[in-house]
Amino acid sequence: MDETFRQQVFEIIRLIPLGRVTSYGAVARAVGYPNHARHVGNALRHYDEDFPAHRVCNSSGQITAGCLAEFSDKLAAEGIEVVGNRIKDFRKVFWNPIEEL
DNA sequence: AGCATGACGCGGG
DNA sequence: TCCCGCGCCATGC
Repeated sequence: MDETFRQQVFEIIRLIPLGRVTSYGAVARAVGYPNHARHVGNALRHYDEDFPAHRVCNSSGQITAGCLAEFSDKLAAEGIEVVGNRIKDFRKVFWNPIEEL
C-alpha cells in the first residue's frame, strides 16, 4: 500500500479517545478502503512509543496473539478490561471513526 | 504468471 | 457463541 494510506490510518487511530477502542475494518472504512482491514494491521507492525496501537483489535474484540501481554496492560491502564484475548464489553467501548467525521 | 501468507471480516450452521 | 469456509488484496518468492 502507498504511504498516504498509512498516514491516514495512523491519523484515524490517533483520534481514538482514551478508554475506547476500534477495529481494523472500521479504520479501513474510515480511510476509504473498505476491504483492506488486513492492510491496516500491516501498517501497524511498527509504531512509536506513545502511539495507541493497543486501541485497535479485530471486529469481534479480540487482541492479536503476539501483542496480547503488552496491549492488555496498556488497555487495563486506560480502564479497559481484557479477559483472555478478548476485550470485555467490547460493544460498549467500541468507537466508530465514521460517526466522528 | 501462480501460489502462499497475513495485527482481517462476515455469513452460516 | 464457537467454528469454518470463503472473500479480500498487497507482498514476496
